[in-house]
Amino acid sequence: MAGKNLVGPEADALDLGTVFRALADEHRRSVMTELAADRSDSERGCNSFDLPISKQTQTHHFRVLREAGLIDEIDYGNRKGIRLRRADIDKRFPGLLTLLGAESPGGTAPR
Amino acid sequence: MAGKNLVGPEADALDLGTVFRALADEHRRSVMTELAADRSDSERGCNSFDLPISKQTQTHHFRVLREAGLIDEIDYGNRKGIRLRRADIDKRFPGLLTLLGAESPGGTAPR
DNA sequence: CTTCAGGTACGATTCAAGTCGTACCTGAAG
DNA sequence: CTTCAGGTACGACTTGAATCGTACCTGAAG
Repeated sequence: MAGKNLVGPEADALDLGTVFRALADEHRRSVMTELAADRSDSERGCNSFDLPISKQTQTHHFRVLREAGLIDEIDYGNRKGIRLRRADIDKRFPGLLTLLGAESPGGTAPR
Repeated sequence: MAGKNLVGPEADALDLGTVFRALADEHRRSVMTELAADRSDSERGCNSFDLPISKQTQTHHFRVLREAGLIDEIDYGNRKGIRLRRADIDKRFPGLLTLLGAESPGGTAPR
């Protein structure tokens, strides 16, 4: 029940290259955009993001995000929780999360 | 003498995924960091960045940066000029260039 | 003209990353 | 106990990206 928090890098150890590489993928960026949009920063389930990829690949992506220091993964054994590390990101790279909200140019153009 | 400006995307067409992918590479990011640090935004030569890679690879990297909309390349035939598209970047992704200056964590810790 | 340095074009190589198939683990619910 | 859904581990495949070798182009300087 107590769920172990899987380990990620310290806030000061976040690397910009690793972060950019993590955010370069469309799927991972969509996850981060959703997380950044929710100001309450509540814990979410892995499958609450509608990712059009297999669960093995989802596992891979969430691991990349965690190892980049962008999210926390809480392991409950047979299920997993995801939480945005907003404070750490804002401390290390202020403005990054805001940037994720600027996806659409004018506001409507899809591409 | 007049140097043609090689074509890149419009300011509104800058794509965050493309930009992050461009900035994920250490060499390209070092170029962008240098450019962002120079507030005068003067035109620079390609070899003014001390990149430890062959010239063919440099050509490749500068092309990626241009196609991402981050720099302008001015072709003089036998030499090339590089200029940061600061205004367009600031307009489309405000805070991004500032982020590039936050490379070192505390100020000294290398990792 | 020739020479030379800066750049590009094309292809080959190498390596990292995204993806999924198969098998297995974990905890909750019957 | 068994069943089942969520997740992981490992391996294989595939694609894209970084790199460089060779050859060629361009403009300036002799």
